[in-house]
Amino acid sequence: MEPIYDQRAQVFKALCDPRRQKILALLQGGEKCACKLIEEMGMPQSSLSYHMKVLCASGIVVGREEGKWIHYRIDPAGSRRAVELLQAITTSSCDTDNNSCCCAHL
Amino acid sequence: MEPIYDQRAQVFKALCDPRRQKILALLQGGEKCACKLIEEMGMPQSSLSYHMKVLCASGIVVGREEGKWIHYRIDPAGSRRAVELLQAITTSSCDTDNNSCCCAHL
DNA sequence: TTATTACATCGAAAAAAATGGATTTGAAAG
DNA sequence: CTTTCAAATCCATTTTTTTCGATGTAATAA
Repeated sequence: MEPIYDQRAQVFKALCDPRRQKILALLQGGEKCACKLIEEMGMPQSSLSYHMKVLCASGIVVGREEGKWIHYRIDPAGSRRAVELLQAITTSSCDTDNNSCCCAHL
Repeated sequence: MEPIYDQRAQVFKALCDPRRQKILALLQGGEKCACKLIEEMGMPQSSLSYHMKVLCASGIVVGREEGKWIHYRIDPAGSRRAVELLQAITTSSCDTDNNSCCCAHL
């Protein structure tokens, strides 16, 4: 498979799991330390670490190191990029109201 | 896990696989019959059928039956719903410029 | 230094997703 | 009716993802 499709898939990989959806919902309330997320998610530390890695790989979440703590938050720029990507890949050429549609001449 | 997170995850499940990304890219060119997708994807019929089921479950793709053929296309309404959902779940309360942020009083 | 704390990584097992041939369904044609 | 064709479903296997205890790493505290 072409790497472009892997890259796109990686962004949405962050969003296709209910646990990561819940983590995102928790982060909507603002920046949270990993230890706080472990507690609120009720999962072992290694499991949360795994999910945070997937979330960060998508660019939607970023971690801020502060001493031995890491504070995670939703990155508005990453969110915007994901939204724009989703728009770009789910807009059919025939949806536009310009004349770029291949069927416009038929 | 709360069912709301499963529902959200299901939408993005359609987008987290490189094969489905490629199918979406093909559908951006306009409606396509399943047999055409099988040919262009180079995968067995049962595999394509599986991926189309995932894509349709997300609401982003819809199938139109015509005799014994099924024509698949990206549904603009489904696309819009997905984009709006993504926006809603990745916007932190602290990103808004109104006073609804919990930190606004600090 | 050693001890402790917070998190990442490892590694094996479990769970879930994907594959693909075989079969079934359902519609159109003969 | 039977045949044919397109697509869904079944099912066993393979692949990928997720889990979680154990271990490693890096920073702080004593």
